[in-house]
Amino acid sequence: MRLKELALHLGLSQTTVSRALNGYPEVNEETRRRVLDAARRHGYQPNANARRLATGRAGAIGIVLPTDRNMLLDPHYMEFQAGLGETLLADEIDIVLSPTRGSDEMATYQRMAVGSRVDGVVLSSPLIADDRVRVLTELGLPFVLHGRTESPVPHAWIDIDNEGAFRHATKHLIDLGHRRIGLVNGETRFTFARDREAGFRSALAARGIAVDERFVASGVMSDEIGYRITERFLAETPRPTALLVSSMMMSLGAFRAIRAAGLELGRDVSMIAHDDVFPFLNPDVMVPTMSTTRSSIRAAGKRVGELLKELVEGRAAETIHELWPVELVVRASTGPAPDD
Amino acid sequence: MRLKELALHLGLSQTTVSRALNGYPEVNEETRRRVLDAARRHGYQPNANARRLATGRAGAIGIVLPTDRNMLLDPHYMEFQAGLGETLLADEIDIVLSPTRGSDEMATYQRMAVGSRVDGVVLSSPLIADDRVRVLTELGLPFVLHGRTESPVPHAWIDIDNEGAFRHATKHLIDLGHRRIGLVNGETRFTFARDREAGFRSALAARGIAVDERFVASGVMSDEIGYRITERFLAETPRPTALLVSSMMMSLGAFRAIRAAGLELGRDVSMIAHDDVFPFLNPDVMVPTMSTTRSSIRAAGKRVGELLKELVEGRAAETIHELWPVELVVRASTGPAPDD
DNA sequence: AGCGGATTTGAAAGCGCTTTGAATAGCGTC
DNA sequence: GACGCTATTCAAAGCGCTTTCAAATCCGCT
Repeated sequence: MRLKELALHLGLSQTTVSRALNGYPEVNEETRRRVLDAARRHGYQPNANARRLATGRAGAIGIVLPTDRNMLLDPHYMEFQAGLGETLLADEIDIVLSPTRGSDEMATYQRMAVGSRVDGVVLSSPLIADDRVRVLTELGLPFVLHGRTESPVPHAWIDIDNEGAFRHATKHLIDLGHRRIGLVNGETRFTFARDREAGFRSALAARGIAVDERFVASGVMSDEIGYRITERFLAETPRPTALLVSSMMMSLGAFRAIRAAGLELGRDVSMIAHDDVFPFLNPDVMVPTMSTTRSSIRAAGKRVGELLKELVEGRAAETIHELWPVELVVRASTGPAPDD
Repeated sequence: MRLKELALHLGLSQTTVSRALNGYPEVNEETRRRVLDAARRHGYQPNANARRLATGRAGAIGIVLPTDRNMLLDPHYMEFQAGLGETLLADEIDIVLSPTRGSDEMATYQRMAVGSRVDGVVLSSPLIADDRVRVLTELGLPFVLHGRTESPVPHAWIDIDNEGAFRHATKHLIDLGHRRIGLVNGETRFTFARDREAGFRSALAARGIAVDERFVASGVMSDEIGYRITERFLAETPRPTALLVSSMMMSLGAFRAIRAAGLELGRDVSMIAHDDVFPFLNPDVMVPTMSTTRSSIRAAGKRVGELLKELVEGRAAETIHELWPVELVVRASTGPAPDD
């Protein structure tokens, strides 16, 4: 059923029907009711592409998915997408995915922008120096950065307070008597990892504790790397009595390494992991339950969707800066430092 | 830059330019070269929506993402998407994501179909009785099912041989002397879980071993559930000496439970897990390395993309049935059954 | 009765591309 | 020199919607 047929059927012009359907005020209420009713009865659904062409808006936002940058292929994306959808779906805005091999990434943005396939894009997992901000700004394609990067160009971003989170977590461990604390971090080219390390160091410095560089390591946030780094930490003498871990996935590996070393989590070694809140990785049901710095990545996705919508509708990018606090949830994986 | 301007610039008609760009044969080679050249120099990119409207094809395929059906939010989707992109991107076909709350799922398909937002969709994680096949067929929206379901309606599908995989794995354990084998399965409403259980049972039956129903369990494929089920299995007397596990994520939990019970993986308890090949969960680097039934979900995504393209271009759905064999990779988590 | 203003409705012109049907040019034949 | 082909090119008509601009209708008042 096309708009034309529907109009004919109702004995109205396309104009009026279109207006009635799109909620314009200059339509008689009685008429609008008839139109909406007929539309529903006939299962009328406007042709998305015709509308897009006519309005000049794509009614879609894009996500570029780097299929080779390992780190990005993890579950974070999925949760984020789910959150994004919560906002956008209500407005019939599509999410367009563009899986891309690393080097083509910029070309993909270009294609999206110029071909007006999307009205805006989401940028995830920014590097400390991330060129995408500049490129997208030049392309004139609106975007919201999920995370932060160093760029002279004003742009919209929303991030969690990674530094504060790890500062608090470290402080908490110090308060429990820990002095040798290890950091099992994500790759340091990402801003979030750098910020977490900064929080970690500043908490130690505030208490006058020197950082033992043997206990600072980073890598892909996988079970495997978590295992390897922790294994190495624990082989040192004296070993760290507490660990800060950048992801739940890594914490699983860290936990295995702790057990493999014959140690007990929460007694011999304490651990606080960052939790992005995945439905399949629940710190509350782990044994022992895991202390975490928590911030829902799905909630972030939802908010990014909202902001992106406002941005596309004209809100100035430089007015969009949100820094979300991160909650420290103490559970059973942290305890007082053992006696030396 | 619009087509019109480009044409004007070249002193040609839109018709000719369009044809040159789209590779139609009735264009002078010299002309085509000039056109392509100018297009590149000016960074011409056709307006996707105008083209879609004119051709009547959406140039996009859809994925409906149920944001509440827990199981589906896991990393599987991401890998699958990456694979899908490998095929589709080359043809400038977009992937449209529609995150949806469970009950609206059918409405979402309807919207996609009637509004011609997509030319076809991917159906993932089918239930044993999955109504989507019928609905989509009635809507006339082409689709490829990744997995299988019981439906009288002929349709395109591609699946891995879950039954064969678990039959072989079970057989392998029996050959190693195991007699009490546990099955830690995914939710049984999904076809793949049912098929795996069928393979498990048939292997045992073939050797005249009775299935101990206490050692058959299923649930969401998470670390947590893997832990719980395994914990329960190991509390029985006598306990199982081997486990078949439906996902690597579950196997992490199972492994924790084994250690928690003071047992050693690969000696006291053997384990074979199904591996969908995630970049962040590598059985080769686990300690001990994990025996698996392996089938890359990314490869499947890639193939689904190809098939979907063929389908949209007119290939008959009932000619598309692929059943992929699954490889059994024996590593260190499996060993001979311990003496009772 | 006539007028200004508000309320509703419509005709038609795009949006930027593809595609049909027709026109033009070039060339070998008879 | 006219004819029949083939090779190229083009004008114009859509694709299905939104939106501008104009027209029609209705009311309350003077």
